Amino acid sequence: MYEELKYWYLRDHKLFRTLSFSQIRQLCIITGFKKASKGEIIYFSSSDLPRIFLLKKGNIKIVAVDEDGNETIKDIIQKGDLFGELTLEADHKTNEYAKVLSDDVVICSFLMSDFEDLLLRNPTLALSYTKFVGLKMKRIKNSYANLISKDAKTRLYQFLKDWAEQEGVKNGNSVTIENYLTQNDIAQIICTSRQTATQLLNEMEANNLLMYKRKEILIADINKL
Amino acid sequence: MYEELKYWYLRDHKLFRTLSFSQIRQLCIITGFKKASKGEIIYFSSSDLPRIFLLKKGNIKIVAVDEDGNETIKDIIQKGDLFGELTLEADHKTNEYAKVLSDDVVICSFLMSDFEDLLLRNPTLALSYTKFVGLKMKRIKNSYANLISKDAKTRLYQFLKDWAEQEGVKNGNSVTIENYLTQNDIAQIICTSRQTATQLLNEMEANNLLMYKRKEILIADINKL
DNA sequence: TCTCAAGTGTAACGTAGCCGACATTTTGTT
DNA sequence: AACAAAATGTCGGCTACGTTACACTTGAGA
Repeated sequence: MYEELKYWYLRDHKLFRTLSFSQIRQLCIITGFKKASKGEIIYFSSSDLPRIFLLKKGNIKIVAVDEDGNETIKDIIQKGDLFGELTLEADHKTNEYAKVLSDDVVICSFLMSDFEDLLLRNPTLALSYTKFVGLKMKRIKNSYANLISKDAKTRLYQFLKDWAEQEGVKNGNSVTIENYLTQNDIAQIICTSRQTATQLLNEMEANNLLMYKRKEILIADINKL
Repeated sequence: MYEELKYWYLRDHKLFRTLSFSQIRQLCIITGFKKASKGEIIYFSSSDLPRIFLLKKGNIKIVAVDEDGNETIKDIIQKGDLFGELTLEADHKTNEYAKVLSDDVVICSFLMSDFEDLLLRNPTLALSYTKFVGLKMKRIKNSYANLISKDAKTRLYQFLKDWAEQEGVKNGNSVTIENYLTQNDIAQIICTSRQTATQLLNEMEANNLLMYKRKEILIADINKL
């Protein structure tokens, strides 16, 4: 891959806007790239050095497996998102992997230690990064708060609203979302059983609130959710 | 309050160990202090400039009130913890207050903007702070993960284990915890009703797993939880 | 010492939503 | 076109837990 392309891959992330060309080059030198396609599973091999990843294209989900073998969706990563050990603290206990949801993805990565060096030499970047992590924390807190105190229906509504806001294409009050999730995925995200999710989605469809299709979701009126 | 005391108040927090005397002095100049006693409610007045707080003594709980007037315990802050807008991002939407749980508390605070300046001039501190926030995020994630996927009993067990680990006084396998929470508080933390919490605690007492008293909790064998 | 509010104990009842057990539809693969 | 695998649809029983309701206990303040 051309150095220049690598440069732009980082450059257009808002976090790195403040960096000079040479600083990004330094990151680029140690950058790894990976392409993968739908269904593929990517392990953050713990044997490898800890890395921070940047999803350039597509969507992936982070799945955690607990001691009983239960799979939980930890996070849905979208184009442009950073993921991995954002806390800058390696953690070998958790057993996590990423699964590709969209047709194909491009992931680039850099070593945590190199990133740390960069932060040390760049206080402004360090500050932005801290705020960035903080923002992520706030989002997590909010979504969990929803999960806990509301019932399944409210959680689904909230999830759809959030999703529509983040990725939906508006057309007046109606919104179209590209659907790369299965009903099972959605169920896991809002922490309910697949059956309940199916039921609720059908109920919404019966009430003309939306149209659920495998490839897209059409919300008739986002304000009615 | 003597300048020197202020200095030590910050100095003995692990986050500030790397700072020089003069750097801490700079923080100290803008530091506010507050003492409060049991039951008192402290508002993070949003009219005021955004601050970061450091709890020097005692315990407090952070309570959020939603639009329906429901109160949720957001966090339990213990001696030595930082709290407030750790994300360095002011947020006026949420309606939160702190309630003092222990007999008396000492809180000191500094302005977020001053702290930011300090971070900019201190890359090492910025990095530690980022890791600190990251750690907090990880803890939150874990506790929420527990809340969601496990039943009330497991949640209570986990909560007691965590609490014992953080604050308990070990004596062989038995642990004594100073109990500054009511059963209602505990119920709110583990997200269940007061009645269910009471029932579970009594059940545990019947099984000789612990002794619940208003002032302390005695866990017979921490490994059996 | 008395009083009252806060904290704790206990029971009956209703229900959201999990789970198992299917049938049906859609998609990708040969 | 044919098949298997994945995704979706539907139902009924079961249960953990919230809710309502009330009695008892404790401790702080008058």
